Amino acid sequence: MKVSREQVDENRKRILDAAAKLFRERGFDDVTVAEIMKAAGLTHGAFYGHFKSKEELVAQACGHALAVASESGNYPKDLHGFATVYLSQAHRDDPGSGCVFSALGSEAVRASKETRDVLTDYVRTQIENFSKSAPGSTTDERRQAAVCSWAAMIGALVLARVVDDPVLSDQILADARARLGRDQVSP
Amino acid sequence: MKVSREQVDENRKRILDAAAKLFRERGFDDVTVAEIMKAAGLTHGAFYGHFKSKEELVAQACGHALAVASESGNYPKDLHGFATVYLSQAHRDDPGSGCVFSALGSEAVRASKETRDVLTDYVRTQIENFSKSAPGSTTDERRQAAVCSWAAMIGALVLARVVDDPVLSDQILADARARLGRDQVSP
DNA sequence: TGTACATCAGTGAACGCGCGTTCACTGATGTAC
DNA sequence: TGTACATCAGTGAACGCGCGTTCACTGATGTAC
Repeated sequence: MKVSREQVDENRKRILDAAAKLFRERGFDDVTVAEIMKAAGLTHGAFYGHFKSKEELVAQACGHALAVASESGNYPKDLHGFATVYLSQAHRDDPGSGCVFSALGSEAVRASKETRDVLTDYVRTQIENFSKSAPGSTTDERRQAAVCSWAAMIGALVLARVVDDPVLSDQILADARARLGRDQVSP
Repeated sequence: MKVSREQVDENRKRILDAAAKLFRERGFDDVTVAEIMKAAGLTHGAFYGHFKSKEELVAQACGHALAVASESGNYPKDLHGFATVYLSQAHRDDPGSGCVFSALGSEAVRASKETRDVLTDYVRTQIENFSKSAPGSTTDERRQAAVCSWAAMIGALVLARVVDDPVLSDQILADARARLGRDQVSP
């Protein structure tokens, strides 16, 4: 049955929310269209009224996840504060509402142009943002520090999640926080 | 038809070689058993004489890829030398024979216990190795530096591969090399 | 404002395809004498 | 060393399942009067 225009917009948002969460939790391929629609409170047939294909949803869900994260205010803007939140056990244990790059990075490499475009724009913005609070006396030095710090966060979270041993996983996070977070010793 | 024992061993090795390469290039899910067997010069039916399931192959192919990389001698043992090779354009453009963590990290998080066990052992070994050449006056400081540097390499390679714009991608690699590689300015 | 009807978002059965996996068969290998 | 036969790695057709996608239908919405 037909639904109101406001309901259409809300349904679309719920599909994107569900997709963004499920994709980050389980990867693009393992999550089915039917599963996403069910999580959004709809049936799978309604999907193609909102999106051209699953591939299009992937691109839009990534954009949605990045936008929500930016607007949430959950992360401090400065590099050290950001790192402290990013490298927390809470973030490691909840990929569904966390960083897209650590949750989906190696899969996104092979995603559509549209998906990679969305991610590329975000990478550019994020490097610029981090460069503002990164250490260094020249623009180049600050950008290098920003890239390295952000890359280290992403890599450390991937390692902490892959690793099977909780002690080692915790240690990886703690080691990364010691150098990148607020509780750091040397810059 | 039956083949000689040496041929069986060689066939198994060829399956592992093909799987290790294809998985890193295209991910665990996108690569089919039939495709791997074809790349190994066999038909898909022979697969289950060598492995119990595709999942078992995933674990063994990861172990194989890591073992081949360790034995190859392509990477210097010290952190700065390693980083210079790791963060090269050649590595970025050839995931099939490159680092398992940057190519498959975010998928491996959801892989079987066997796969994660294999990767966990490697993570432990690699952190120990890098700690030897990492800067710092205490064991903890050296380990923290090792974890951060390795994580930064993995994250930077993922970002460089995800990014759609070749100029930005090259810049990410160069920025990471500037801080982590042999051509570095400050430690 | 109230009524009649065209619109169209959502439903759920159905489709076709490709995947992982199985299995009867083949024929070269390797062993027993 | 040579021969006869049991073994078993590989072949390729077939299976069943689940996926992305389609489509005829439904019925609430929103518009025209």
